[in-house]
Amino acid sequence: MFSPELKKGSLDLLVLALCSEEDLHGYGIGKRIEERSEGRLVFRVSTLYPTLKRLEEKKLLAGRWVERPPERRRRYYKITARGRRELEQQRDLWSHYVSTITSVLAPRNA
Amino acid sequence: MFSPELKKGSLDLLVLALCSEEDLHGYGIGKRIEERSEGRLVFRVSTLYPTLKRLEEKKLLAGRWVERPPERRRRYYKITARGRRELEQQRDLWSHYVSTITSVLAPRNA
DNA sequence: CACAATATATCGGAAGACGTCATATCGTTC
DNA sequence: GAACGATATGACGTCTTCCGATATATTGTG
Repeated sequence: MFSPELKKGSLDLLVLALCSEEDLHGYGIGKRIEERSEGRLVFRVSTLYPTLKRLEEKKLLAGRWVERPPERRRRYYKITARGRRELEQQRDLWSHYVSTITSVLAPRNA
Repeated sequence: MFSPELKKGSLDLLVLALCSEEDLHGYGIGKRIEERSEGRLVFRVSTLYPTLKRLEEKKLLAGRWVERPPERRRRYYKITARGRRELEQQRDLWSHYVSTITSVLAPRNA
């Protein structure tokens, strides 16, 4: 629905926001985004998993394996204190960005 | 101010919108964006010029050289009919995208 | 005469999204 | 029981776009 380019830079924010509500695993995060956007926004697993890895490396998320045989193991992610700070920053940045683009498109004149 | 990733995918929309108001040259477009965003949004010339070339190749913009000796020549860009259609599409896409991200961040619940 | 601003342009690098492939389990359909 | 879709994780290579660096050229200021 939306171009890959437009989507760039928004996934970190979305993942952090979802993981701040509850612990989630990769596949579940993808489904959550799809559900809440009513199918308009979809990120492929080939995008999601590297992103989760990156956020964990940056200590914004903490992952843990959950084994529930004979099911396939899942890796659940929890937001860290640092992740919460980053989330608030990125929320601000996002709304700031949106209002900036808006003001270039339709300048409040004079 | 904003990360390169967040900015990706928005420049086409901005350029088309500005060129739909008046004919502009590359350097001027950069300055316009900077002015209207009050310095918060800046695209480098190494981003702008390839973008203009691309939009012209896609026939969304029509460029023409304006020589005013002894000044450096300028290439002015005018939006095409096709460009206007694309602009309206991208405006819709943008507002749609913003509301989609918003709804994932803060779902209208139940 | 150095420097900032105006003006156009190319090159290579970085980062993120994606398609494809691989692996594995479970439930449904044929 | 074979085929398929959903659930679940992961690697690899490609594409696009933004950016820093570099180059060229003119005008005005200090």
